[in-house]
Amino acid sequence: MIKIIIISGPTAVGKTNISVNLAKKINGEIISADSMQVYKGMDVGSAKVTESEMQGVKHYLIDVLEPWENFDVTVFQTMATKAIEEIAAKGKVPIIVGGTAFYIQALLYGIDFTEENHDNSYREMLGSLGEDELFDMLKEADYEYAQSTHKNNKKRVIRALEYIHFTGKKFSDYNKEQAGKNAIYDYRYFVLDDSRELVYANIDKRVDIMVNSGLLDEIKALNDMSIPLNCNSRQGIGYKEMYAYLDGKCSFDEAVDDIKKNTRHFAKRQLTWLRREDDTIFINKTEFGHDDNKIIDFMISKYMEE
RNA sequence: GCCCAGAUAGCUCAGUUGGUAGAGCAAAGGACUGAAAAUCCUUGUGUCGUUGGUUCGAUUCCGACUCUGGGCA
Repeated sequence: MIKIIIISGPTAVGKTNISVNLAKKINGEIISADSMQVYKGMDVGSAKVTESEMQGVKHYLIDVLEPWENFDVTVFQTMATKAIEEIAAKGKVPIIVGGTAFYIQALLYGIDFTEENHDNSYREMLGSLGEDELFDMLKEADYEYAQSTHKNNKKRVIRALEYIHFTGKKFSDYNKEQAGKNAIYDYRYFVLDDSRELVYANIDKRVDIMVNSGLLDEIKALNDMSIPLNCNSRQGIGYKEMYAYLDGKCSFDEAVDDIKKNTRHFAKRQLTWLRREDDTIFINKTEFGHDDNKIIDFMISKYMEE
């Protein structure tokens, strides 16, 4: 079983510096688990690792897609799996780094997404229906799943109906099947965290830096590409708010405040997810005196164990 | 100095025909298995500016004071 390291945590907690320096010390290479940093031309807003920050450490899944191309868990899973094998074959340590915990979970447990063929027309048809109607359909088709999800969560309801439509199986059964899987890698799953006030302060600071580093110019360039409205790249925080500003829906200052607010909400959701993940090793930076070297040494000691 | 308006949750404000109060936002917690930086659910918080008076009872009515806006000098 391939041994890997995972480093996650809320946005702006400081994953980049630690991961690069860890990679240098243990001869590792980094695979980004980030739904926005895959896109070319989205550098400032996604707080993408810069060439100099990489310090020569090879990074996978950064700058590999155009903003109008589709990226989702399945694409991530395929690409990341391949990257892990490639790195391991070189005798190096694969280090998964990123804040998209859903992707990490799919990769780590080898969640099976392959049993249906993609056909967006059914999903689009469902999208035109109302919540009540969709929920009634779901109760009819899979009562158990309907019990565990909320009527207003339209995306989840549609996904369940889509699955049932293409496979003829219940979504709740599929979920149970996947949830019972064991990890397919030998892993050390580190979650970087810090006091909430510090994480939020870092977010505010980082957004101000983005604004001063040409965020608006980056958005304008993307805007000129006329990326279709339904592309995933358009829903990134920092981008959707700026698109709203360019459309005259709010002032520039309001857009910036929205970016900060939405990023804070996002960080909170990331933590909610990571807290319930199995076998994670939480590292509170305050407890380590914000000393990255101490944290890296701790990670290495955990990695070497047994 | 005078006149007017306001002072209620962290913020913006609503409200109580006198029986100690709520919305939105923020905040906190949670869900999630092919959109995930997406999507969705749940939950607090108050010396109702200070001080007298009327009253069984005042955040609510009356007076004074303080502060904040706006206007007149």
